[in-house]
Amino acid sequence: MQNNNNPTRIEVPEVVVQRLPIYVRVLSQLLESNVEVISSHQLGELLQMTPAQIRKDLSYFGRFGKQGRGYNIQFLLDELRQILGIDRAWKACLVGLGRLGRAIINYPGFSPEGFEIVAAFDNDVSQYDSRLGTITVQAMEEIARTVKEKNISIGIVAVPSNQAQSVIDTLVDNGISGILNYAPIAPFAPANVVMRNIDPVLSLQSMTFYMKENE
Amino acid sequence: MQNNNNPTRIEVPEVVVQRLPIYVRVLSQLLESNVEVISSHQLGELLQMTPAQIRKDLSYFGRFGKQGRGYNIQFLLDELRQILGIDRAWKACLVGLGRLGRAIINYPGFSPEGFEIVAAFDNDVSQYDSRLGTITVQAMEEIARTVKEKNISIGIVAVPSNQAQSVIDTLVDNGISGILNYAPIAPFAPANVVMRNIDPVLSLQSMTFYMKENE
DNA sequence: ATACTCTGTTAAATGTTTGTTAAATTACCA
DNA sequence: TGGTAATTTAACAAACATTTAACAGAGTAT
Repeated sequence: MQNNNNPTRIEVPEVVVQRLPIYVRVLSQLLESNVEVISSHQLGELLQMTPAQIRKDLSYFGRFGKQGRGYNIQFLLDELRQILGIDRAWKACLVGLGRLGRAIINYPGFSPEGFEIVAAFDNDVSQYDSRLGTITVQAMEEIARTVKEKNISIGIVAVPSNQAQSVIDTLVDNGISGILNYAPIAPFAPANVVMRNIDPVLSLQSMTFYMKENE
Repeated sequence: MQNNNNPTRIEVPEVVVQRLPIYVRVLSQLLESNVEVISSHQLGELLQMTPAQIRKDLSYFGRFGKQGRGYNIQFLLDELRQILGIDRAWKACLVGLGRLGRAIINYPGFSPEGFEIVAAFDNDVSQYDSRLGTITVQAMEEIARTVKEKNISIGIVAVPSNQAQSVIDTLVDNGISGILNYAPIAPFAPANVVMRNIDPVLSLQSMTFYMKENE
């Protein structure tokens, strides 16, 4: 289904987009277990959601299932990966190499999914000669040059809160189009830049709302 | 507004609960900057949301503002903290002390917000004698005893994916009522346990959906 | 006093999930 | 092999939830 360039296309709800990666993950696992076909009912059972929702979500993008049979997992996976744009590799840079930054750069979960950290930046000179795998830590001043040179489209921000917004601004100014922000702030970015926040404290704080009620 | 123990109370939408910690964070910052009063309009500007939504969100819990003036920040903060249950301290334990787990236990952002990690567990014996700040790493087998002994209510899961569900089950069996899961899985827990997932890969994967459209 | 500001609330608009049905596919049995 | 029952999707409709808009009335400032 062509979803671009069509002025009358139906806007896909953001919640739906956020669920697609979850489908991808579960379907991948199923495929590894040599399951070939799955129904929306079975998938719903696995993910604790209604079959209707799964079918509705998928129907925004096309017709992937066969009546009386279900969804071919390999086919659906390929389609979803293409829809999400994760059928290709994405280059990212990391800003901030404190404890958090180093944990991020060593996290083995990104590259198997096609997200490769190809550059790292820090203000602290003592980090510069650190070699983390294949990449070398560079000074912040080199963000502009490196981002363009290496054609990096994603920025991962792991600097202290007080520096985060200015780092984000720099990344945006240099043409980054997606930011994964780990700093506990309410960041600002123009609408054409996609922002995602990783913030365990916010998660805990909304968690306790429900825990207090149970006590 | 008494929101507990009332069978006919209006259910607060989950999205609203998740926004409250964001309000708390911004209001705290404002307070530090010696701002005393703020209007829904100003707050909306800061958070990139409509004033109507802020007023609606707050109105689920009571009447905190003054017409013609706005919200007294200190007062609203106190109220929101109480509503969220973050006006007290919460005890957490960490399971898994690989790179991620060690980054979590060293993260300085939890305790100022009242979340204290008071125990840590790992399978790997070589971790046992590690002293991380004031706490000692214990064997997994001690989860049951320690959780009860120390009256821990939150579990933070940072073990490899293949162990995550069984760790979650253990925590649940021992009366944990909230879980912050860092493993990239679709975890299962009974409805009376609150689950929050931290999963940067899922965030990136829903990010690229919008990035690919821009190219 | 009067004009202005801003909340809380209600109503309307929009967005999301669920239920239902027809049509397609498969499996089974005679 | 042909017919029939059981599955299961896709599409539509209905129910439900959330967001936005509008406005009356309370509070503020001059």
